[in-house]
Amino acid sequence: MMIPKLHRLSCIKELEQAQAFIVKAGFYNHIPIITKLIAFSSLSPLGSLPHACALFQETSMDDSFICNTMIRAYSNTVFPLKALLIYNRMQRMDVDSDHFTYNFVLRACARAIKCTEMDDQCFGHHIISRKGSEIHARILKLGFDQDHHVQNSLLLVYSGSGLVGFARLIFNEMTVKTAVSWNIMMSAYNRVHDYKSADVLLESMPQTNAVSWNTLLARYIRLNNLVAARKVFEEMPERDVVSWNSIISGYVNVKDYKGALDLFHSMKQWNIRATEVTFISILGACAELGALEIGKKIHDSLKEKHYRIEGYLGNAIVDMYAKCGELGLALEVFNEMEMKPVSCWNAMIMGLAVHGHCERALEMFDSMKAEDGDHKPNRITFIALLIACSHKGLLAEGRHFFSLMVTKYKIMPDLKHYGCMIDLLSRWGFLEEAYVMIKTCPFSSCSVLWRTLLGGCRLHRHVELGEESFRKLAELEPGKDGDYVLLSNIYAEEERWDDVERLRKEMINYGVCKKAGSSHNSRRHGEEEKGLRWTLKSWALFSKFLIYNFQSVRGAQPTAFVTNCFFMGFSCFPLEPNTNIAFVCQNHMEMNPICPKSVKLSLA
DNA sequence: CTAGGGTTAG
Repeated sequence: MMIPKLHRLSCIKELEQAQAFIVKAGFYNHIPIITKLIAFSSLSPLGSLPHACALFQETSMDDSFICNTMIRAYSNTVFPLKALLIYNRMQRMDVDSDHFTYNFVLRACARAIKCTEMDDQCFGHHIISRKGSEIHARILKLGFDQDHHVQNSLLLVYSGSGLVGFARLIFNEMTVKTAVSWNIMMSAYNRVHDYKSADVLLESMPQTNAVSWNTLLARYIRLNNLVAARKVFEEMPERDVVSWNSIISGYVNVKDYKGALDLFHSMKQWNIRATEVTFISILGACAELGALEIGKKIHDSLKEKHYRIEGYLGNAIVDMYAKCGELGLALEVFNEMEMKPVSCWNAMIMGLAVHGHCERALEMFDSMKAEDGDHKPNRITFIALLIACSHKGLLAEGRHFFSLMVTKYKIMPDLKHYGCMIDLLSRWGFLEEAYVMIKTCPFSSCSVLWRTLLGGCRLHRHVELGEESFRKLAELEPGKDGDYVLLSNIYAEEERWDDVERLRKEMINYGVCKKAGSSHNSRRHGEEEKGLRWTLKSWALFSKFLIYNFQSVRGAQPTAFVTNCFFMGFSCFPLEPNTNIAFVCQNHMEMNPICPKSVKLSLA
């Protein structure tokens, strides 16, 4: 019989075969063997953490080496808290801990802090920081504080908590400072924006390596300063995958998705092998561009390489499919994921919501609650749910979710939540209620809310509230072309032509320029429209578009349409040459498949 | 065994 070589497994299937063999041969209680199985399943990108977890639970869970392996595995996932749970169990069960344990558990803390930061949970952030200090105390008690790996991890935790002072104290007292220590210390200063100290450190380092330069690169990327980042990237003495990943994520951050894809291609030419992180960034770019083909190709190649589609990676794929409108494929990947982070549920709910499957989005929320585990809904979950309600006019459900998030989940609604709520109310005709809500909420001076209400007033022909919202907008953020158009539409529908004319004159007097465009184009195609100018062709397209629109909005009042033309016609011509209408028109006319969320013109 | 790069928002 073939004896499987545990150190040379190439996928989870082979692992299962090996495992069957081991059981059959009666070695299932053999600690070194089971350790190898767990190590492979949990640490290899081809393994499966849930599988490791199942194996782990079948042991007596009292072996330090195995516990360490599990902690290490979890410390690098979307569920770093699970590592802390295993650590707590170890303490409870009196399992011996060693310097490895502390190294890994501290790294889990550092990551957990990072995760809570992403989620804006200052509460959780605080608690985990305290857990870090608790572990530190234990380290001192047991005398592991002289181990330089443990010291480095302590630096990580304190730098994550923003306690640079503490980090520096540990750093100063370290007898062995490796390049790792210097780099962590430097990124700690970067994190609290103390760039001077970071630079001093970089200058005085005994030797720099790729990581040092990557740390500097990450600083500029976090500041969205792509020019400086690019300069560092080009001039750094050594470059590795992480440098590439950083610069790619920089392009994604500033929404230059094409730039990111170009870099991804030139990376191949330099013979740099893409990593999971590369794919995550690139999949994000595909999602925003609606570039389904590229995204699918990446997914296929990952499957071919037997990558485990979990955590961040699974999330990115689900989100890519959902944004591209391939909800079936998204669901398929989603269902195959064994450990779903909240973000993944959110991506799925959001995908269903924006593509009109609102009831299914709400059902998803129910199954999210039903599934045992620790995925609690967060602020984004509720944004997604409210969007779903808004699309279908589910008033009662919307109100229910809005109060549920406060009472049950203790999430304070932010501007976005109010935005969704106002959208829901005013879109479905509850204008007075929306008005009261804006007036009484903490964001009553935010123009977006008033603009949403104004849109609702136009839809439901409510002149008084429309005028009131417009007055508010003129006060808060004067000179917005779209606001004039909306109010003028309201007047036009009531055939109040004098008011329309008055508004148009006012607009010209204030020098407000009508910028036609979609709700997405400026964000989505930041670079692309720059080269486009107003040519005869674009005007031709534009007028074709107007006619097309006129014909397609059969139910709408022609008067409103006529006013739009009127507005556009008079105030569009003197626009600067770089306007993006041409691009929008082309997009709309050709129903460009690259654009998943359909481009809506404000005049439609 | 270590640092640097990564997710969701009308």
